[in-house]
Amino acid sequence: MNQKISIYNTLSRKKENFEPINPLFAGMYVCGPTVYGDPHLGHTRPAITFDLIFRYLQHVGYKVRYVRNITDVGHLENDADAGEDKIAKKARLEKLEPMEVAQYYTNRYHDAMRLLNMLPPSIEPKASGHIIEQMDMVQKILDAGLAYISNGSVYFDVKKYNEHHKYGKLSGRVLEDLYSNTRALDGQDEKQNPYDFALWKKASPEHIMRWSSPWSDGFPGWHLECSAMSAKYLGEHFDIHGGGMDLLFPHHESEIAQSVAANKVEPCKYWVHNNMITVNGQKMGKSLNNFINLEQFFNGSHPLLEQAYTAMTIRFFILQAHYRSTLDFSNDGLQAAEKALKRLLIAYSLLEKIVPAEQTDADLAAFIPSFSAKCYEAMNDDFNSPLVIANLFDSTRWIHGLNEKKFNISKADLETFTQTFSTFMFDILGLTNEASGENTQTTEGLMNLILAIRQEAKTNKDFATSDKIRNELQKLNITIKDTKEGVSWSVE
RNA sequence: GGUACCAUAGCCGAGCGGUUAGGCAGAGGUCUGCAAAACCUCCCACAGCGGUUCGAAUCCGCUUGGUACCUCCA
Repeated sequence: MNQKISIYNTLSRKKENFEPINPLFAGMYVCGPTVYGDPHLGHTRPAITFDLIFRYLQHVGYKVRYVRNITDVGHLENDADAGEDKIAKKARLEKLEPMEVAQYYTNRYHDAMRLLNMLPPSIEPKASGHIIEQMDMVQKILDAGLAYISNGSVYFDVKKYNEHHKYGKLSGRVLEDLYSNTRALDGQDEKQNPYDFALWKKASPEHIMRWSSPWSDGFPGWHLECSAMSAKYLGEHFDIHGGGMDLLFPHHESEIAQSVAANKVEPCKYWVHNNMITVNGQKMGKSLNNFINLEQFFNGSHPLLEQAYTAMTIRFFILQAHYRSTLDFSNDGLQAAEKALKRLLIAYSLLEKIVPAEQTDADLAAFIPSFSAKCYEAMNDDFNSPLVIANLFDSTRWIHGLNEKKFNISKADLETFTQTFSTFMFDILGLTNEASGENTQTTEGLMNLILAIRQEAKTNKDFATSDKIRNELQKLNITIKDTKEGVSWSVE
Protein backbone atom coordinates (compact mmCIF):
# COMPACT_ATOMS: atom_id res chain seq x y z
CA MET A 1 0.00 0.00 0.00
CA ASN A 2 1.36 3.38 -0.88
CA GLN A 3 -0.85 5.21 1.61
CA LYS A 4 -0.64 5.07 5.39
CA ILE A 5 -4.15 5.36 6.73
CA SER A 6 -4.91 6.35 10.26
CA ILE A 7 -8.28 5.32 11.58
CA TYR A 8 -10.04 6.25 14.81
CA ASN A 9 -10.65 3.19 16.92
CA THR A 10 -13.48 3.53 19.40
CA LEU A 11 -11.90 0.78 21.46
CA SER A 12 -8.76 2.81 22.16
CA ARG A 13 -10.36 6.23 21.61
CA LYS A 14 -7.37 7.09 19.49
CA LYS A 15 -6.38 7.22 15.88
CA GLU A 16 -4.35 4.17 14.98
CA ASN A 17 -2.44 3.14 11.89
CA PHE A 18 -4.55 0.90 9.76
CA GLU A 19 -2.74 -2.39 9.45
CA PRO A 20 -5.03 -5.17 8.32
CA ILE A 21 -4.68 -8.64 9.72
CA ASN A 22 -3.82 -10.01 6.31
CA PRO A 23 -1.73 -7.58 4.31
CA LEU A 24 -3.46 -6.49 1.11
CA PHE A 25 -6.86 -7.65 2.33
CA ALA A 26 -9.37 -5.74 4.41
CA GLY A 27 -12.54 -7.09 5.96
CA MET A 28 -15.26 -4.72 7.05
CA TYR A 29 -18.58 -5.50 8.72
CA VAL A 30 -21.21 -2.79 9.09
CA CYS A 31 -24.52 -3.00 10.92
CA GLY A 32 -27.19 -2.51 8.29
CA PRO A 33 -30.83 -1.55 8.56
CA THR A 34 -33.70 -3.29 10.25
CA VAL A 35 -36.12 -3.49 7.37
CA TYR A 36 -39.39 -2.55 8.96
CA GLY A 37 -39.75 1.01 7.67
CA ASP A 38 -38.77 3.35 4.89
CA PRO A 39 -35.14 4.45 4.81
CA HIS A 40 -34.67 7.90 6.32
CA LEU A 41 -31.90 10.45 6.46
CA GLY A 42 -30.36 8.80 9.49
CA HIS A 43 -29.72 5.64 7.51
CA THR A 44 -27.59 7.51 5.03
CA ARG A 45 -24.91 8.44 7.55
CA PRO A 46 -23.42 5.01 8.15
CA ALA A 47 -24.09 4.01 4.56
CA ILE A 48 -22.13 6.99 3.24
CA THR A 49 -19.43 6.77 5.90
CA PHE A 50 -18.61 3.16 5.17
CA ASP A 51 -19.13 3.56 1.45
CA LEU A 52 -16.42 6.23 1.64
CA ILE A 53 -14.13 3.92 3.60
CA PHE A 54 -14.88 1.03 1.26
CA ARG A 55 -14.11 3.14 -1.79
CA TYR A 56 -10.91 4.53 -0.32
CA LEU A 57 -9.53 1.22 0.89
CA GLN A 58 -10.18 -0.20 -2.56
CA HIS A 59 -8.63 2.82 -4.21
CA VAL A 60 -5.37 2.52 -2.32
CA GLY A 61 -5.15 -1.10 -3.35
CA TYR A 62 -6.72 -3.29 -0.70
CA LYS A 63 -8.89 -6.16 -1.69
CA VAL A 64 -11.87 -5.36 0.47
CA ARG A 65 -14.72 -7.57 1.55
CA TYR A 66 -17.52 -5.33 2.76
CA VAL A 67 -20.31 -7.11 4.60
CA ARG A 68 -23.46 -5.25 5.57
CA ASN A 69 -26.34 -7.18 7.02
CA ILE A 70 -30.07 -6.87 6.63
CA THR A 71 -31.84 -7.38 9.92
CA ASP A 72 -35.10 -9.11 9.21
CA VAL A 73 -35.63 -10.90 12.50
CA GLY A 74 -34.84 -10.63 16.10
CA HIS A 75 -35.12 -6.99 17.05
CA LEU A 76 -37.64 -6.71 19.79
CA GLU A 77 -39.96 -3.79 19.89
CA ASN A 78 -39.91 -3.38 23.64
CA ASP A 79 -38.34 -5.28 26.45
CA ALA A 80 -37.71 -8.97 26.47
CA ASP A 81 -40.79 -10.94 27.41
CA ALA A 82 -43.45 -8.43 26.54
CA GLY A 83 -41.71 -7.64 23.29
CA GLU A 84 -42.72 -8.43 19.80
CA ASP A 85 -40.48 -8.71 16.85
CA LYS A 86 -40.45 -5.47 14.87
CA ILE A 87 -40.93 -7.21 11.57
CA ALA A 88 -43.66 -9.40 12.96
CA LYS A 89 -45.48 -6.45 14.41
CA LYS A 90 -45.40 -4.60 11.14
CA ALA A 91 -46.57 -7.73 9.36
CA ARG A 92 -49.50 -8.08 11.70
CA LEU A 93 -50.46 -4.45 11.28
CA GLU A 94 -50.27 -4.63 7.52
CA LYS A 95 -51.60 -8.18 7.25
CA LEU A 96 -48.62 -9.37 5.31
CA GLU A 97 -46.20 -12.22 5.56
CA PRO A 98 -43.25 -11.12 7.69
CA MET A 99 -40.90 -11.84 4.82
CA GLU A 100 -43.08 -9.74 2.54
CA VAL A 101 -42.56 -6.79 4.82
CA ALA A 102 -38.85 -7.41 5.05
CA GLN A 103 -38.54 -7.79 1.28
CA TYR A 104 -40.54 -4.65 0.59
CA TYR A 105 -38.42 -2.46 2.82
CA THR A 106 -35.22 -4.14 1.70
CA ASN A 107 -36.11 -3.16 -1.84
CA ARG A 108 -36.91 0.36 -0.75
CA TYR A 109 -33.60 0.57 1.04
CA HIS A 110 -31.72 -0.69 -2.00
CA ASP A 111 -33.47 1.80 -4.27
CA ALA A 112 -32.46 4.68 -2.02
CA MET A 113 -28.89 3.44 -1.72
CA ARG A 114 -28.63 3.22 -5.49
CA LEU A 115 -29.82 6.79 -5.89
CA LEU A 116 -27.24 7.90 -3.35
CA ASN A 117 -24.60 6.16 -5.46
CA MET A 118 -23.55 3.68 -2.80
CA LEU A 119 -21.48 0.80 -4.00
CA PRO A 120 -23.25 -2.40 -3.07
CA PRO A 121 -21.55 -4.36 -0.29
CA SER A 122 -19.65 -7.49 -1.24
CA ILE A 123 -22.05 -9.59 0.80
CA GLU A 124 -25.39 -8.55 2.24
CA PRO A 125 -26.44 -11.38 4.54
CA LYS A 126 -29.87 -11.62 6.12
CA ALA A 127 -30.36 -12.61 9.71
CA SER A 128 -33.21 -14.93 8.77
CA GLY A 129 -30.88 -16.83 6.46
CA HIS A 130 -28.38 -17.49 9.25
CA ILE A 131 -30.47 -19.00 12.01
CA ILE A 132 -28.34 -22.14 12.05
CA GLU A 133 -25.11 -20.17 12.42
CA GLN A 134 -26.68 -18.21 15.24
CA MET A 135 -27.87 -21.37 16.97
CA ASP A 136 -24.38 -22.81 16.68
CA MET A 137 -23.03 -19.75 18.36
CA VAL A 138 -25.54 -20.01 21.18
CA GLN A 139 -24.43 -23.59 21.74
CA LYS A 140 -20.79 -22.60 21.79
CA ILE A 141 -21.46 -19.97 24.41
CA LEU A 142 -23.47 -22.49 26.45
CA ASP A 143 -20.60 -24.96 26.14
CA ALA A 144 -18.22 -22.31 27.37
CA GLY A 145 -20.40 -21.97 30.43
CA LEU A 146 -21.13 -18.33 29.79
CA ALA A 147 -24.84 -18.63 29.13
CA TYR A 148 -27.78 -20.21 30.90
CA ILE A 149 -31.16 -21.54 29.89
CA SER A 150 -34.19 -20.08 31.52
CA ASN A 151 -37.70 -21.12 30.57
CA GLY A 152 -36.70 -22.00 27.01
CA SER A 153 -34.71 -18.85 26.47
CA VAL A 154 -30.94 -18.57 26.58
CA TYR A 155 -29.27 -15.63 28.26
CA PHE A 156 -25.70 -14.47 28.24
CA ASP A 157 -24.19 -14.55 31.71
CA VAL A 158 -22.59 -11.13 31.82
CA LYS A 159 -21.49 -11.40 35.44
CA LYS A 160 -19.64 -14.63 34.87
CA TYR A 161 -18.09 -13.35 31.66
CA ASN A 162 -16.92 -10.31 33.52
CA GLU A 163 -14.92 -12.43 35.95
CA HIS A 164 -12.30 -13.06 33.29
CA HIS A 165 -13.06 -10.40 30.73
CA LYS A 166 -14.14 -6.84 30.79
CA TYR A 167 -17.74 -6.30 29.77
CA GLY A 168 -17.93 -2.61 29.00
CA LYS A 169 -14.49 -2.08 27.53
CA LEU A 170 -15.84 -0.61 24.33
CA SER A 171 -18.37 1.78 25.81
CA GLY A 172 -16.35 2.60 28.90
CA ARG A 173 -18.83 1.15 31.33
CA VAL A 174 -18.20 -0.85 34.45
CA LEU A 175 -20.53 -3.63 35.47
CA GLU A 176 -21.26 -2.28 38.92
CA ASP A 177 -22.56 0.94 37.40
CA LEU A 178 -24.65 -1.00 34.96
CA TYR A 179 -26.20 -2.92 37.77
CA SER A 180 -27.24 0.13 39.70
CA ASN A 181 -28.36 1.96 36.59
CA THR A 182 -30.29 -0.66 34.74
CA ARG A 183 -33.92 0.13 34.83
CA ALA A 184 -36.28 -2.36 36.27
CA LEU A 185 -38.17 -3.67 33.28
CA ASP A 186 -41.00 -6.11 33.13
CA GLY A 187 -40.34 -9.75 32.52
CA GLN A 188 -36.79 -9.77 33.71
CA ASP A 189 -37.46 -12.55 36.14
CA GLU A 190 -36.05 -15.00 33.61
CA LYS A 191 -32.71 -13.28 33.86
CA GLN A 192 -30.29 -13.82 36.68
CA ASN A 193 -29.13 -10.24 36.36
CA PRO A 194 -30.77 -7.29 34.67
CA TYR A 195 -27.81 -6.64 32.37
CA ASP A 196 -27.87 -10.17 30.94
CA PHE A 197 -29.04 -10.23 27.36
CA ALA A 198 -30.89 -12.82 25.30
CA LEU A 199 -29.08 -15.13 22.89
CA TRP A 200 -32.23 -17.06 22.11
CA LYS A 201 -35.77 -16.10 22.92
CA LYS A 202 -38.64 -18.53 23.31
CA ALA A 203 -41.48 -17.35 21.11
CA SER A 204 -44.83 -16.65 22.67
CA PRO A 205 -47.77 -18.44 20.99
CA GLU A 206 -48.79 -15.39 18.98
CA HIS A 207 -45.26 -14.71 17.80
CA ILE A 208 -45.20 -15.49 14.10
CA MET A 209 -41.47 -15.50 13.40
CA ARG A 210 -40.06 -18.64 15.00
CA TRP A 211 -37.61 -21.44 14.45
CA SER A 212 -37.10 -24.79 16.15
CA SER A 213 -34.11 -25.09 18.40
CA PRO A 214 -32.84 -27.37 21.18
CA TRP A 215 -34.06 -24.81 23.70
CA SER A 216 -37.46 -23.80 22.37
CA ASP A 217 -39.39 -22.69 19.34
CA GLY A 218 -38.10 -19.18 19.17
CA PHE A 219 -35.83 -16.68 17.54
CA PRO A 220 -32.29 -15.40 17.98
CA GLY A 221 -31.50 -12.59 20.37
CA TRP A 222 -30.72 -8.98 19.71
CA HIS A 223 -27.02 -8.97 19.08
CA LEU A 224 -26.29 -12.43 17.80
CA GLU A 225 -26.76 -12.05 14.07
CA CYS A 226 -23.87 -9.64 13.60
CA SER A 227 -21.52 -11.87 15.55
CA ALA A 228 -22.54 -15.00 13.68
CA MET A 229 -22.54 -13.49 10.21
CA SER A 230 -19.34 -11.49 10.56
CA ALA A 231 -17.54 -14.61 11.75
CA LYS A 232 -18.94 -16.60 8.88
CA TYR A 233 -17.93 -14.23 6.12
CA LEU A 234 -14.93 -12.41 7.53
CA GLY A 235 -13.54 -14.85 10.02
CA GLU A 236 -13.64 -14.82 13.78
CA HIS A 237 -11.18 -11.95 13.88
CA PHE A 238 -11.43 -9.35 11.16
CA ASP A 239 -10.38 -5.77 10.53
CA ILE A 240 -13.15 -3.19 10.78
CA HIS A 241 -16.52 -3.30 12.46
CA GLY A 242 -18.66 -0.27 11.81
CA GLY A 243 -22.00 1.18 12.71
CA GLY A 244 -23.74 4.15 14.26
CA MET A 245 -22.65 5.48 17.61
CA ASP A 246 -26.01 4.59 19.04
CA LEU A 247 -25.11 0.93 18.59
CA LEU A 248 -22.05 1.18 20.76
CA PHE A 249 -23.94 0.04 23.80
CA PRO A 250 -25.33 -2.46 24.25
CA HIS A 251 -25.15 -3.86 20.72
CA HIS A 252 -21.43 -3.77 19.98
CA GLU A 253 -20.44 -4.29 23.56
CA SER A 254 -22.46 -7.48 23.55
CA GLU A 255 -21.02 -8.55 20.22
CA ILE A 256 -17.57 -8.45 21.76
CA ALA A 257 -18.73 -10.50 24.72
CA GLN A 258 -20.46 -13.09 22.53
CA SER A 259 -17.53 -13.46 20.18
CA VAL A 260 -15.02 -13.78 22.98
CA ALA A 261 -17.24 -16.30 24.73
CA ALA A 262 -17.84 -18.38 21.61
CA ASN A 263 -14.61 -17.94 19.65
CA LYS A 264 -12.11 -16.95 22.33
CA VAL A 265 -11.16 -13.94 20.28
CA GLU A 266 -12.43 -10.40 19.90
CA PRO A 267 -14.33 -9.96 16.68
CA CYS A 268 -12.34 -7.14 15.18
CA LYS A 269 -9.32 -4.93 15.35
CA TYR A 270 -10.90 -1.55 14.68
CA TRP A 271 -14.29 -0.36 15.87
CA VAL A 272 -15.50 2.56 13.79
CA HIS A 273 -18.59 4.58 14.65
CA ASN A 274 -20.30 7.30 12.73
CA ASN A 275 -22.05 10.09 14.59
CA MET A 276 -25.72 10.96 14.40
CA ILE A 277 -27.71 13.30 12.20
CA THR A 278 -29.74 15.65 14.33
CA VAL A 279 -32.82 17.79 13.82
CA ASN A 280 -32.78 20.95 15.89
CA GLY A 281 -29.94 19.42 17.84
CA GLN A 282 -31.78 16.19 18.57
CA LYS A 283 -31.01 12.84 17.11
CA MET A 284 -33.09 11.93 14.09
CA GLY A 285 -34.61 8.59 14.83
CA LYS A 286 -37.50 6.33 14.35
CA SER A 287 -38.27 6.23 18.05
CA LEU A 288 -38.24 10.02 18.37
CA ASN A 289 -40.53 10.31 15.38
CA ASN A 290 -38.57 13.23 14.01
CA PHE A 291 -37.08 11.52 11.00
CA ILE A 292 -37.48 12.49 7.37
CA ASN A 293 -37.76 9.70 4.82
CA LEU A 294 -35.43 9.81 1.86
CA GLU A 295 -38.37 9.80 -0.49
CA GLN A 296 -39.64 12.92 1.24
CA PHE A 297 -36.29 14.56 0.57
CA PHE A 298 -36.43 13.60 -3.06
CA ASN A 299 -39.90 15.09 -3.54
CA GLY A 300 -39.78 17.78 -0.88
CA SER A 301 -42.99 16.62 0.76
CA HIS A 302 -41.99 16.75 4.43
CA PRO A 303 -43.19 19.87 6.31
CA LEU A 304 -39.66 20.61 7.53
CA LEU A 305 -38.40 20.81 3.96
CA GLU A 306 -38.46 24.07 2.04
CA GLN A 307 -37.80 22.28 -1.23
CA ALA A 308 -36.88 18.92 -2.71
CA TYR A 309 -33.25 17.82 -2.48
CA THR A 310 -31.54 15.38 -4.78
CA ALA A 311 -29.70 12.33 -3.58
CA MET A 312 -26.37 13.88 -4.54
CA THR A 313 -27.13 17.01 -2.54
CA ILE A 314 -27.73 14.81 0.47
CA ARG A 315 -24.57 12.85 -0.15
CA PHE A 316 -22.54 16.02 -0.49
CA PHE A 317 -24.16 17.55 2.59
CA ILE A 318 -23.14 14.53 4.64
CA LEU A 319 -19.63 14.37 3.22
CA GLN A 320 -19.10 18.02 4.12
CA ALA A 321 -19.02 17.01 7.77
CA HIS A 322 -16.56 14.56 9.26
CA TYR A 323 -18.22 11.23 10.01
CA ARG A 324 -17.48 11.43 13.73
CA SER A 325 -19.17 14.84 14.16
CA THR A 326 -22.84 15.29 14.68
CA LEU A 327 -24.50 16.86 11.68
CA ASP A 328 -27.54 19.03 12.18
CA PHE A 329 -30.15 18.93 9.46
CA SER A 330 -31.15 22.31 8.06
CA ASN A 331 -32.57 23.68 4.84
CA ASP A 332 -29.82 26.31 4.79
CA GLY A 333 -27.20 23.62 5.03
CA LEU A 334 -28.72 21.55 2.26
CA GLN A 335 -29.17 24.55 0.01
CA ALA A 336 -25.57 25.52 0.59
CA ALA A 337 -24.55 21.97 -0.25
CA GLU A 338 -26.63 22.04 -3.43
CA LYS A 339 -24.92 25.18 -4.68
CA ALA A 340 -21.47 24.09 -3.64
CA LEU A 341 -21.80 20.74 -5.38
CA LYS A 342 -23.00 22.44 -8.51
CA ARG A 343 -19.93 24.65 -8.53
CA LEU A 344 -17.63 21.67 -8.29
CA LEU A 345 -19.44 19.94 -11.13
CA ILE A 346 -19.23 23.05 -13.29
CA ALA A 347 -15.54 23.36 -12.55
CA TYR A 348 -14.98 19.76 -13.58
CA SER A 349 -16.85 20.21 -16.84
CA LEU A 350 -14.65 23.22 -17.57
CA LEU A 351 -11.54 21.23 -16.76
CA GLU A 352 -12.50 18.64 -19.32
CA LYS A 353 -12.64 21.32 -22.01
CA ILE A 354 -9.28 22.95 -21.33
CA VAL A 355 -6.99 22.98 -24.34
CA PRO A 356 -3.43 22.11 -23.29
CA ALA A 357 -0.41 24.23 -24.16
CA GLU A 358 3.25 23.37 -24.58
CA GLN A 359 4.24 24.00 -21.00
CA THR A 360 2.75 24.41 -17.57
CA ASP A 361 3.20 27.66 -15.67
CA ALA A 362 5.45 27.24 -12.66
CA ASP A 363 2.89 28.00 -9.94
CA LEU A 364 0.39 25.63 -11.44
CA ALA A 365 3.05 22.99 -11.94
CA ALA A 366 3.70 23.20 -8.23
CA PHE A 367 0.03 23.10 -7.34
CA ILE A 368 -0.91 19.92 -9.17
CA PRO A 369 1.20 17.48 -7.13
CA SER A 370 0.37 19.26 -3.87
CA PHE A 371 -3.34 19.03 -4.70
CA SER A 372 -3.11 15.30 -4.99
CA ALA A 373 -0.91 14.99 -1.92
CA LYS A 374 -3.27 17.06 0.20
CA CYS A 375 -6.27 15.01 -0.86
CA TYR A 376 -4.52 11.79 0.08
CA GLU A 377 -3.35 13.32 3.32
CA ALA A 378 -6.92 14.27 4.18
CA MET A 379 -8.27 10.81 3.42
CA ASN A 380 -5.41 9.13 5.25
CA ASP A 381 -6.25 11.15 8.34
CA ASP A 382 -9.32 9.21 9.39
CA PHE A 383 -11.18 9.78 6.13
CA ASN A 384 -11.48 13.54 6.37
CA SER A 385 -13.92 14.11 3.52
CA PRO A 386 -14.62 17.81 4.35
CA LEU A 387 -10.94 18.53 3.90
CA VAL A 388 -10.93 16.73 0.55
CA ILE A 389 -13.83 18.90 -0.54
CA ALA A 390 -11.98 22.04 0.58
CA ASN A 391 -9.04 20.93 -1.55
CA LEU A 392 -11.30 20.40 -4.53
CA PHE A 393 -12.56 23.95 -4.10
CA ASP A 394 -9.02 25.25 -3.95
CA SER A 395 -8.37 23.59 -7.28
CA THR A 396 -11.35 25.30 -8.88
CA ARG A 397 -9.50 28.63 -8.77
CA TRP A 398 -6.90 27.15 -11.05
CA ILE A 399 -9.52 25.59 -13.27
CA HIS A 400 -11.24 28.93 -13.76
CA GLY A 401 -7.91 30.58 -14.38
CA LEU A 402 -7.18 28.03 -17.08
CA ASN A 403 -10.63 28.47 -18.51
CA GLU A 404 -10.01 32.20 -18.80
CA LYS A 405 -6.63 31.44 -20.34
CA LYS A 406 -4.71 33.12 -17.56
CA PHE A 407 -2.44 30.09 -17.26
CA ASN A 408 -0.97 27.42 -19.46
CA ILE A 409 -0.94 23.73 -18.80
CA SER A 410 0.77 20.89 -20.63
CA LYS A 411 -1.11 17.89 -21.87
CA ALA A 412 0.48 15.59 -19.30
CA ASP A 413 -0.19 17.96 -16.39
CA LEU A 414 -3.75 18.49 -17.54
CA GLU A 415 -4.26 14.76 -17.49
CA THR A 416 -2.84 14.49 -13.99
CA PHE A 417 -4.97 17.39 -12.77
CA THR A 418 -8.13 15.97 -14.30
CA GLN A 419 -7.32 12.52 -12.99
CA THR A 420 -6.79 13.77 -9.44
CA PHE A 421 -9.97 15.79 -9.43
CA SER A 422 -12.03 13.02 -10.89
CA THR A 423 -10.55 10.33 -8.64
CA PHE A 424 -11.42 12.16 -5.44
CA MET A 425 -14.66 13.72 -6.57
CA PHE A 426 -16.23 10.74 -8.28
CA ASP A 427 -14.36 7.56 -7.32
CA ILE A 428 -13.68 8.26 -3.66
CA LEU A 429 -16.35 10.72 -2.54
CA GLY A 430 -18.73 8.90 -4.84
CA LEU A 431 -20.38 12.01 -6.20
CA THR A 432 -22.01 11.97 -9.59
CA ASN A 433 -23.42 14.48 -11.99
CA GLU A 434 -27.10 13.68 -11.79
CA ALA A 435 -28.03 15.96 -14.65
CA SER A 436 -25.72 14.46 -17.23
CA GLY A 437 -26.88 11.88 -19.67
CA GLU A 438 -30.49 12.91 -19.59
CA ASN A 439 -30.55 14.82 -22.82
CA THR A 440 -31.47 12.96 -25.90
CA GLN A 441 -30.31 13.86 -29.35
CA THR A 442 -33.74 15.20 -30.11
CA THR A 443 -33.66 17.56 -27.16
CA GLU A 444 -30.20 18.66 -28.10
CA GLY A 445 -31.31 19.41 -31.65
CA LEU A 446 -34.41 21.28 -30.53
CA MET A 447 -32.46 23.37 -28.07
CA ASN A 448 -29.87 24.26 -30.67
CA LEU A 449 -32.62 25.38 -33.01
CA ILE A 450 -34.36 27.48 -30.37
CA LEU A 451 -31.13 29.08 -29.25
CA ALA A 452 -30.20 29.87 -32.83
CA ILE A 453 -33.49 31.69 -33.29
CA ARG A 454 -32.93 33.57 -30.06
CA GLN A 455 -29.41 34.51 -31.14
CA GLU A 456 -30.81 35.85 -34.39
CA ALA A 457 -33.29 37.98 -32.46
CA LYS A 458 -30.54 39.29 -30.25
CA THR A 459 -28.40 40.18 -33.22
CA ASN A 460 -31.36 42.14 -34.59
CA LYS A 461 -31.76 43.79 -31.15
CA ASP A 462 -35.17 42.23 -30.94
CA PHE A 463 -34.83 41.75 -27.20
CA ALA A 464 -38.55 41.26 -26.71
CA THR A 465 -38.33 38.01 -28.65
CA SER A 466 -35.07 36.85 -27.09
CA ASP A 467 -36.35 37.52 -23.60
CA LYS A 468 -39.59 35.76 -24.37
CA ILE A 469 -37.71 32.65 -25.39
CA ARG A 470 -35.62 32.78 -22.27
CA ASN A 471 -38.60 33.34 -19.99
CA GLU A 472 -40.71 30.64 -21.57
CA LEU A 473 -37.88 28.15 -21.33
CA GLN A 474 -37.42 29.10 -17.70
CA LYS A 475 -41.01 28.09 -17.10
CA LEU A 476 -40.00 24.64 -18.32
CA ASN A 477 -37.10 24.74 -15.84
CA ILE A 478 -34.60 25.27 -18.60
CA THR A 479 -32.10 27.98 -17.72
CA ILE A 480 -30.36 30.02 -20.40
CA LYS A 481 -27.08 31.69 -19.68
CA ASP A 482 -25.28 34.10 -22.00
CA THR A 483 -21.59 33.77 -21.43
CA LYS A 484 -18.54 34.99 -23.24
CA GLU A 485 -18.07 31.57 -24.79
CA GLY A 486 -21.64 31.47 -26.07
CA VAL A 487 -25.04 30.44 -24.84
CA SER A 488 -25.44 27.55 -22.46
CA TRP A 489 -28.54 25.86 -21.19
CA SER A 490 -29.31 23.47 -18.40
CA VAL A 491 -32.33 21.66 -17.07
CA GLU A 492 -32.98 22.11 -13.37
C1' G B 1 -27.34 9.46 38.56
C1' G B 2 -23.44 6.64 35.51
C1' U B 3 -20.62 6.48 30.81
C1' A B 4 -18.87 8.73 26.32
C1' C B 5 -18.44 13.21 23.69
C1' C B 6 -19.05 18.28 21.90
C1' A B 7 -18.75 23.97 22.18
C1' U B 8 -14.84 27.63 16.07
C1' A B 9 -16.96 34.19 12.46
C1' G B 10 -24.45 35.58 10.33
C1' C B 11 -25.02 30.01 9.19
C1' C B 12 -22.58 25.21 8.05
C1' G B 13 -17.89 23.19 8.95
C1' A B 14 -12.02 21.65 8.93
C1' G B 15 -8.16 22.35 12.42
C1' C B 16 -4.52 17.63 16.96
C1' G B 17 1.31 23.71 20.01
C1' G B 18 3.93 28.45 15.98
C1' U B 19 2.57 30.63 8.83
C1' U B 20 -4.67 30.83 4.34
C1' A B 21 -9.13 26.07 5.85
C1' G B 22 -13.36 25.54 2.69
C1' G B 23 -18.63 26.30 1.60
C1' C B 24 -23.28 29.25 2.03
C1' A B 25 -25.00 34.14 3.06
C1' G B 26 -23.33 39.47 2.84
C1' A B 27 -20.31 43.83 0.52
C1' G B 28 -17.55 45.68 -3.71
C1' G B 29 -15.97 44.64 -8.70
C1' U B 30 -15.48 42.12 -13.84
C1' C B 31 -18.63 40.39 -17.72
C1' U B 32 -23.63 41.70 -19.98
C1' G B 33 -28.83 44.99 -24.29
C1' C B 34 -31.07 43.45 -19.67
C1' A B 35 -31.24 39.11 -16.58
C1' A B 36 -29.18 35.04 -14.52
C1' A B 37 -24.95 32.53 -13.82
C1' A B 38 -19.90 32.56 -13.46
C1' C B 39 -15.34 34.59 -11.89
C1' C B 40 -12.17 38.09 -8.82
C1' U B 41 -11.56 40.85 -4.15
C1' C B 42 -13.19 41.68 0.90
C1' C B 43 -15.44 40.08 5.59
C1' C B 44 -9.99 37.13 10.21
C1' A B 45 -13.68 33.51 14.75
C1' C B 46 -12.34 29.95 18.32
C1' A B 47 -18.13 29.39 25.30
C1' G B 48 -16.07 31.62 30.19
C1' C B 49 -12.19 31.63 33.93
C1' G B 50 -7.52 29.91 35.49
C1' G B 51 -2.92 27.10 34.44
C1' U B 52 1.38 24.75 31.44
C1' U B 53 4.54 27.02 27.47
C1' C B 54 8.98 31.59 24.47
C1' G B 55 4.18 30.71 22.05
C1' A B 56 -2.60 27.64 22.90
C1' A B 57 -8.52 27.43 18.96
C1' U B 58 -5.10 23.30 19.70
C1' C B 59 -2.44 20.58 26.16
C1' C B 60 -4.32 20.54 31.73
C1' G B 61 -8.07 22.06 35.51
C1' C B 62 -12.58 24.31 36.81
C1' U B 63 -17.29 26.68 35.29
C1' U B 64 -21.32 27.16 31.91
C1' G B 65 -24.19 25.23 27.92
C1' G B 66 -25.41 21.07 24.70
C1' U B 67 -25.67 15.96 22.66
C1' A B 68 -25.58 10.61 22.64
C1' C B 69 -25.85 5.91 25.25
C1' C B 70 -27.58 3.42 29.85
C1' U B 71 -34.91 0.34 26.47
C1' C B 72 -35.53 -0.80 20.03
C1' C B 73 -32.67 2.71 17.16
C1' A B 74 -28.21 4.27 11.77
